[in-house]
Amino acid sequence: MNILVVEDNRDIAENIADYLEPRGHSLDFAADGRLGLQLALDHDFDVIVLDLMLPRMDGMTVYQKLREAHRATPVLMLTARDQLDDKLAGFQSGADDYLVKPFSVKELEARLHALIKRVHHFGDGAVLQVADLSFNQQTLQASRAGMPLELNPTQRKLLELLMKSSPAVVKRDRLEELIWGDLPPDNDVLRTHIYSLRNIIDRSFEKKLLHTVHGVGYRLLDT
Amino acid sequence: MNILVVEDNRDIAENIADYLEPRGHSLDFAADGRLGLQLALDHDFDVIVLDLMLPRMDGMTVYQKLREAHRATPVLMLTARDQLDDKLAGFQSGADDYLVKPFSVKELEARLHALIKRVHHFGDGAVLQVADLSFNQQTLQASRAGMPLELNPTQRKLLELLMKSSPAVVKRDRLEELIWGDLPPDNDVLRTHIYSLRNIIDRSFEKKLLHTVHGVGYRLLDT
DNA sequence: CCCGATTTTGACAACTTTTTGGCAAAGGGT
DNA sequence: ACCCTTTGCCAAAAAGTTGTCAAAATCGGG
Repeated sequence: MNILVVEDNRDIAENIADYLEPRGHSLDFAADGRLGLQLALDHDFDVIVLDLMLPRMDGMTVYQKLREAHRATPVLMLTARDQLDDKLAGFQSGADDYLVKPFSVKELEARLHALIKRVHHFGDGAVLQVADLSFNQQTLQASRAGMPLELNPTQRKLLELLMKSSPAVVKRDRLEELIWGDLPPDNDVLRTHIYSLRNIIDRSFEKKLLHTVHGVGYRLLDT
Repeated sequence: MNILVVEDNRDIAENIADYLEPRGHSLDFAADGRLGLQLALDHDFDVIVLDLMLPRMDGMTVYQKLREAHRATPVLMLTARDQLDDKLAGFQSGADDYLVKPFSVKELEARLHALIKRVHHFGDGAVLQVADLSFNQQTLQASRAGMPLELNPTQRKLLELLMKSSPAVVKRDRLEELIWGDLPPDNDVLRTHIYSLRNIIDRSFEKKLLHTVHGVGYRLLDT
């Protein structure tokens, strides 16, 4: 799975890498909070391992900003025993977890699995809604104003991410990563896909939902 | 719904009662593990809330004994942050879930609902039904519109999962894992099995039930 | 070890999805 | 207002998936 590790202590980071990478996980690292937040926002990790005490921006702030940006990526917070209580106050949200240093990497992995599983089970039972557009993540059926819409896999992925992120703008890079992983095609195919998605969800409706933010990306919202 | 709460801390138990009882649920309490197991075995609760640390028999043991007795009652385990670890290792299986203390009763209720819903969906509720197609999990007999259908083991497994999941889409990987574990064959045999299953359940009927979701998997439903 | 049942292989056609490429239009900085 | 970049648009080509079926391999019970 895809893991982001935000940790300034090189030893700990290496320790994690040494255990997790051979086990088939793909890791990214950030040595300070600012960079960590950046990466978390630009990519879609399965889970984020976040140290509480970090240079440039502390873990709790990173966490809050991530949530303010409507990102539901599950977070495993790392803390020292003596900074436990108050710091973690705002952290009671359902899906996340924390781990007290020092910890065993084996335990870390177990927790990560549990976290991801939880999100899987509980996170996407839902139906996404934006204005009169809805998307059922179980049946993969989309509809607008009651009319069912036919989507192909690419259109589905795009719509899903746009709806999850709404009303935030989703950068083009992020959409490209969503569809092609980290080797995007050299010409700008995304445009064609957005075009076709638009035809499906907006063409026959007065009110347009999918808007372009020039030079940045796209966003889905009413108005 | 019928809930058994196994919890030695009187405050927590009361807290749960105060929230859940006015909301129409019927609760039973056990203040230690031994009694909890007893009650769990003697009655049919919809769900069991089980503290991990208990007098007379710890929660994990209660859980295991319950399963040894072939009881499938879903369990929501309560744990303190610092006893999360491997304790929960054997517990990550299937239907159950856990909640970390302290928790909000509101979240507790949400989890309980989700748990029950899942079990309902997936439990061995004797006879599965989708439109006029039915499958008896006891006798392994399938029939459509009263006509009995002959299935071989593979077809049976596929049909069962598809029916349990209906109307959700079941991804190909999931079906492959169902039949071959985690070493799927290199060529696409699944296609052939679906083809043959289709011949059995849909061939001689006007209304087709088994639909392909291109690039994703299959789904079983009316319309 | 043989037989019938089950599962896999392989090949082709039918069908869907994705990419390509190019021109027109719109956006935005100066 | 100008120029350069980004975006909308579309149809045709390319790539990928799925349906189909018969024949071959494998399995399992007698």
